[in-house]
Amino acid sequence: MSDQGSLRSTLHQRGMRMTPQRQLVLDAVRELGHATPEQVCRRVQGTASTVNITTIYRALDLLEELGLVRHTHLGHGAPTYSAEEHEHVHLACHRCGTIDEVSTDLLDDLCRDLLARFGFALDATHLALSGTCRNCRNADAAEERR
Amino acid sequence: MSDQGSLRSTLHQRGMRMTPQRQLVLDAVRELGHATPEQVCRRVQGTASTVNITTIYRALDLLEELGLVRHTHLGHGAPTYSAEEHEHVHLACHRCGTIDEVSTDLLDDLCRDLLARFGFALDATHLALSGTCRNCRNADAAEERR
DNA sequence: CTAAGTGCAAAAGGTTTGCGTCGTT
DNA sequence: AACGACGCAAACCTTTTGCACTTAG
Repeated sequence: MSDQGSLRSTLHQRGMRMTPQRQLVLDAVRELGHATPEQVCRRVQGTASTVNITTIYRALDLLEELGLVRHTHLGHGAPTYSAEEHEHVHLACHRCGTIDEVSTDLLDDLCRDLLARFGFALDATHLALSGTCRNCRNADAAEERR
Repeated sequence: MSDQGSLRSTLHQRGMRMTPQRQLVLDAVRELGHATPEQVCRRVQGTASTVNITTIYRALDLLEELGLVRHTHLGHGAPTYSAEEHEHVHLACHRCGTIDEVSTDLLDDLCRDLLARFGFALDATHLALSGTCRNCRNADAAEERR
C-alpha cells in the first residue's frame, strides 16, 4: 500500500514526482525515528550537501499529506517528525522532560470507546501523553515528607 | 488549595508577588478557555493597555510552573493555554481541524493502567488526541467508493 | 536598600514566501 | 513550451533575552 511503486503513482496522479530530495527526506525520517526538520536537514545534507532547509519543510509537508510521516509536539521546541509505520505512544514527563515509548496496545480499549461513542478514529500511531514519571513522583513524595 | 490566599503565600515563600499583570493573565486564561499567548495579551490589554507581550509570556510560564494553567498544542500553530480547573479531553481531527471536547472520564481506565504498569501519572486534565472525526471518515468512505 | 517585576528593543528560533532557474515531460 | 521542483534570500511570526527603570517589602 505504501511501497515505492504506489507512492510514485500516487504522486504522478497529482502531477508530482518522487524526487531524490523527497526520497532522502523520507529515508532520513525513517532512519532517525523522531527528528526535527533541522535534524532531518542535517542528515539529508550528509548525502546531498546542497539540499536547502526550505526543501526539507516542503517535502515534510508533502509526505505528511500523503500520510507517510507525521509530526508531534513533544516538549516546547520544534515538532518532531517520524515515519507512519513507527508506532508507539510517548509518555512525556512534564517535570523532568523524559520521554518513554510504550506499545500502542495500551490504547486499544480507548480506541474502541472513542469510535463507538463519538465516531472518532483515534490515530494511536503517534501520540504524546503528558504526566509525571515514576522518578519525579517519588521525588515529589519525598519533598512532601520534609 | 488554589484559592487566592494560598496562591499568594506560595508565591511569597519564593519571594514573588501576585502582581496585577499576573492576575490579569490568570483571569484572561480562565475566561478565554483556550487561548494563545497573543489572544491572552489582547484580552489583558483590554483592561491594562500597557502590558507587554513579554510579560504575558513570563506570567504564563510562572502560572504553568505553579500548576494553575497548562498549555497544549492543538493543530499546527501557537500553543493554547487554559486554566487547570478546565478539564476535558480534546479530540482533534487532523483532516478538517475540528476540535471536540469530551469528558476525562474516558481516560479513567487508561490512567489506572499507566500508573500500574509504568508508574506514570497521566495528566488527563488537558490532553489532545488526534485522529479522524466522524464526518471526515464518512467523506473518506464516500470518496473510496467512487 | 534590595530584589522582583516590568516595558522596550533587539535577538533568536522556526517556518513560510517570492522569485529566478533548472530539469522533465 | 509548460510546469513542477529547487535553492536562495528575505520576510514573518513567535518566543526569549538583555537592560534600564520602577516599585514593593
